Amino acid sequence: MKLELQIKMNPSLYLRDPEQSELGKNIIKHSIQLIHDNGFEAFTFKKLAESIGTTEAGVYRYFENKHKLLVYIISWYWGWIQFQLNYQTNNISEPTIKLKKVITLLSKNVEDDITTGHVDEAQLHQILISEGSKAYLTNHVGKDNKQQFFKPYKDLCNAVGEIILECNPKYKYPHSLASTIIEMAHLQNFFMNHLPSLTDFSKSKDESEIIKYLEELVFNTIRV
Amino acid sequence: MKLELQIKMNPSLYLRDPEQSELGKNIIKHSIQLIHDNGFEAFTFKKLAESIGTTEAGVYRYFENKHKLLVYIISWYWGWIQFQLNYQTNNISEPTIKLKKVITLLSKNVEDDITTGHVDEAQLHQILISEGSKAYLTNHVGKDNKQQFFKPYKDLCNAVGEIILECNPKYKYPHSLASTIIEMAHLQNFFMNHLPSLTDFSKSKDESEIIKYLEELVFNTIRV
DNA sequence: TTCAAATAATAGTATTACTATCATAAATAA
DNA sequence: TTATTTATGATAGTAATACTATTATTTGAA
Repeated sequence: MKLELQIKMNPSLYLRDPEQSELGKNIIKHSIQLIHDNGFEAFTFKKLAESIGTTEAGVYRYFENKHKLLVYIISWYWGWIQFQLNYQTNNISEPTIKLKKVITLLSKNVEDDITTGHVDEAQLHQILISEGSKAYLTNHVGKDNKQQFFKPYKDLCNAVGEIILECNPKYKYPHSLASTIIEMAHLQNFFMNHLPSLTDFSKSKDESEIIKYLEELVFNTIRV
Repeated sequence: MKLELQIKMNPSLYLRDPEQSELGKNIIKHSIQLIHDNGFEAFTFKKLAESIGTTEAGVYRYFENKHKLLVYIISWYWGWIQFQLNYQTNNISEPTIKLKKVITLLSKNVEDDITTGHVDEAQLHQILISEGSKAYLTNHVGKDNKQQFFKPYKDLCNAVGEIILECNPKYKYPHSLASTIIEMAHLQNFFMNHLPSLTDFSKSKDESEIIKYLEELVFNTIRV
């Protein structure tokens, strides 16, 4: 028996569940590939359809528009990260060790996880770095939020906030610090690779430097 | 004699200098208004032209495309912030006071500055919060960077990094911390207003809470 | 075997992101 | 002053994007 990790997705994100058919899985797979290779702006349903070998109309039966598709794959990623977090911090009692695990999990470039057939997590991680914030930096963020599009992200942020409070129950900004860690793990990675003078990691191009920076930032501010 | 603040812009950003004509100034003014009101995605040169009372072709004579126009107004903003920083920290010898001023300058909602006729800085600040990162989160960030499109942002980041080093010459990540401050001043503001559960400021909707959070973060990590 | 659901094939529309052309008005130089 | 450059206005046109609609064909479950 083959174990497959299934991540439960918000049904408002799709018209037809892409997990339930070959075409659907191909849509996810090729979307990740294309967005990774050319960026979200250059990504169109027409190109996607061509890459899969179906028609534009075929894609539109699964997703209303490309923004919802982006939110879908991003939500999937956060769900997957949440699973990794639970898995990796399970049985660890020392909260500071947990928090370090979290920082590493969020900062480190990911390897493809074979338990999820049609999703390449390494590419997805790169997409999150470059396109992640475009999920919510829109004019319709309020509407999207009401439909719970950002729940996986918020859940993760809450989970990280909980760990921060375990480290220091008196710390006043656990959620803001959690969202800072999550966002900066990605943004400092982007800067390191594309605008290195905005960081102090220029030479190494190594995520371990980002991890050190974030650990120092976090543990000094919560004072443990 | 009326004093007018002029910010020197990178000529690669435009085809014709918008500061040199009424139409040009109107393009800047109405762009800020429209992007502020409807977001960058919904912003088109056609709508802009209609709002000004000119034609699409008229706008294209000034800017090659809407991305360059966005980078233009964002660069203008960073230039203006740099001026404000120099002005406000001039004659302050104590670096920690300087750094606090910087955090406040970046976090606080801005008032319109009357010395710049056609630019509404308050709206521009809001644009930076929602659209700022879209200037560089593109597939062509490398090309844009080579053309120095992000120089004002980098200069600011350097200046903030310098102040951080004045506070603690041994601190290892002045640039990363500077870019973290700049980005988080905006992002925590966005979260506070649109995704409040990602922050700890939900009730107040007051930037002074963000300032406190950032000050604690920064001064604990540089240990002064 | 039949019937519903999914998909493929094709067409069509409104909008976007441009480029090109030509006429006219305003500024400037000879 | 006239001649000439330069900016703007008016209009057209194109390729691509972001969809919607229709019909035919295939697949698969009862």
